[in-house]
Amino acid sequence: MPELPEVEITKRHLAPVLGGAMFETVEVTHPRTARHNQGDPSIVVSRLVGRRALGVGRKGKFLTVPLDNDMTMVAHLGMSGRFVVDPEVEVIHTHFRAHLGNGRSVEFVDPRTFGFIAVFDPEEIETSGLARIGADAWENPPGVDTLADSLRGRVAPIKALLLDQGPISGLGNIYADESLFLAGIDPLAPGGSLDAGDLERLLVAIRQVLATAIDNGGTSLDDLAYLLPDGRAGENLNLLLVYGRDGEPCRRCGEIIDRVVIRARSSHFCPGCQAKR
DNA sequence: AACGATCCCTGTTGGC
DNA sequence: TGCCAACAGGGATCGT
Repeated sequence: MPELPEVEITKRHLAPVLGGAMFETVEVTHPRTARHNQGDPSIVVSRLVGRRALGVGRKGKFLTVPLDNDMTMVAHLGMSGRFVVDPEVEVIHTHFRAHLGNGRSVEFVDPRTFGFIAVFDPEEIETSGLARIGADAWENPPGVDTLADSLRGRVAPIKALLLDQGPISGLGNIYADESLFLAGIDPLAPGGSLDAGDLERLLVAIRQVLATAIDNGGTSLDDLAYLLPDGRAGENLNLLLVYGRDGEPCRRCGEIIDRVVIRARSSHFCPGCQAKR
């Protein structure tokens, strides 16, 4: 599943291809991929053709491509989206295709269509989902005090608040579980119940989990979900300590990894290392 | 405002 | 073996 590390890797692959390049031709072949531009593919196409991309940025799990006017292309990989650069074979579920002035081409493949590609003007971007998320967990992580401020009084489970992208952005189900395990925090603990020591450990854990995942090419759960932009699988799966390991012994203390459902997402944790308080 | 429930979507998996 | 329900989850939206 694409989370911050996978989106960061995607950004690094796209940046040298898109940076400075002009969109010569653009096709959007699935209305759902254009749903944040009124579900109208022609809006995405007309706003991109002839424009030059200035670079590739990322906030949380959103990719941003500022254009040479005041518009910004925003892309989200959702559950199953990935970009393919200079595709050699035709694949199904390709919903976006762009040929660039530099001779390169970029495709967006997304079987489950949870991802999207949009082009926003400055006013639209202010009301988009991108504007509502918190500081990026990798580039611009909050400090302990800032995180404490945003969690104060919150009674929702810390796991749910991490998934909300509000207090901090970029973590999804895998890396939220991994971070809480490394920090020794019960995923069901109310966000407001965490003290400064907890939050310090959590921020350190998040940094370590993300760094490890980026270094290892991200997490490919199977060969159909997330893949590196060159088509290879990421190698972080075997390094996961709790995600998907329910019923197996904890690699740190030997207790059996448990699973609970929080906000309709499975949460994996070690009852020994992440004791309730 | 905060929080939880529901929905979208398709490839894969598990049970019968 | 074959069929089909259940499952996976990021974010938007809606009800409380």
